Amino acid sequence: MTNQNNEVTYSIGELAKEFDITPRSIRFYEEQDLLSPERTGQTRIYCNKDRVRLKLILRGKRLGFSLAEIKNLFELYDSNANSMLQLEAMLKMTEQKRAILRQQLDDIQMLMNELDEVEKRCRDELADLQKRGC
Amino acid sequence: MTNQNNEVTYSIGELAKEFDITPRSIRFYEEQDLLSPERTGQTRIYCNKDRVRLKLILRGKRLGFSLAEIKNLFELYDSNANSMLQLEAMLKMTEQKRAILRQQLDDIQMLMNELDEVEKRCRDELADLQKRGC
DNA sequence: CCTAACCCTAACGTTAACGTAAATCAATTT
DNA sequence: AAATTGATTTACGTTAACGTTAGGGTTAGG
Repeated sequence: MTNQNNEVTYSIGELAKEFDITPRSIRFYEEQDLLSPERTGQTRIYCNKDRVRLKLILRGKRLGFSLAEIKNLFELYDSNANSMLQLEAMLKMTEQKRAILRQQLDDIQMLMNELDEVEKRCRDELADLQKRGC
Repeated sequence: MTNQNNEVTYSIGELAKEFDITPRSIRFYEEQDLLSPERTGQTRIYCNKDRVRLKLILRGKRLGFSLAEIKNLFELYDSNANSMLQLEAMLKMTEQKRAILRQQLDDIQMLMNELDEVEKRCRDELADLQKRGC
């Protein structure tokens, strides 16, 4: 659908289906101040910006961030920090998050290696089974 | 400490301190069948293999895996699968985990990009503040 | 007019992963 | 001998992130 400004909009059900989650989850994210869609009457109307936000929420979740941390990132992103103190706090925050992501990159690399091993052992045994006739 | 085979061993407290978690957590992982240390009397004695396992558990956690999934990975790793069906199931599992890790790599890349943006905006404003005398 | 398919709020229930407290035991230290 | 330190079990408490149920409103189709 489109709203009065000819922008694309979504119902809660559409977004739920698109991202394979329940409407309950989306409402919950709103309750936690991660979303704030428009309304027509009681009904929530999500614009594209809301949809992007939701995508970011789910991305954060896949990386093991809590909703509180994700909210934190949003506030960081939205904030019009103007004092030097605020700006420096923000830089500190981004660096912290970056450190977590780097750690995760390491973790992924090591887990991938272990999966390689498991897989190799597995293929070897399969080949062995084939050779001995099966 | 070392055990009768001259292998290095650890108390629960030592491991807890090393990995910056509580003994309670370590006992909980055991309760969930993720660890199975030896005992002398009542006291748990962890060998190096246990320590490695613990490291793997924490790595999995940092990547957002549940303890159940981690246990799953362990069983996969330990399993002496011998039937073709089992081996193929294992390959399927590793591929699934791999897909998750790839997804996370993507997620990390995108989040990093967004952090770059935030940081850039932040530095620009800081420079601006400097320029206008402060 | 009815019902099906949406939407809503409110509120209680659930699960994972521990935290925390109580009571006890064993080995050191003072 | 008394106290500290670190281990144990048992069991109830807690938080996050929803699930689920109950009750109700509104629009499109038959």
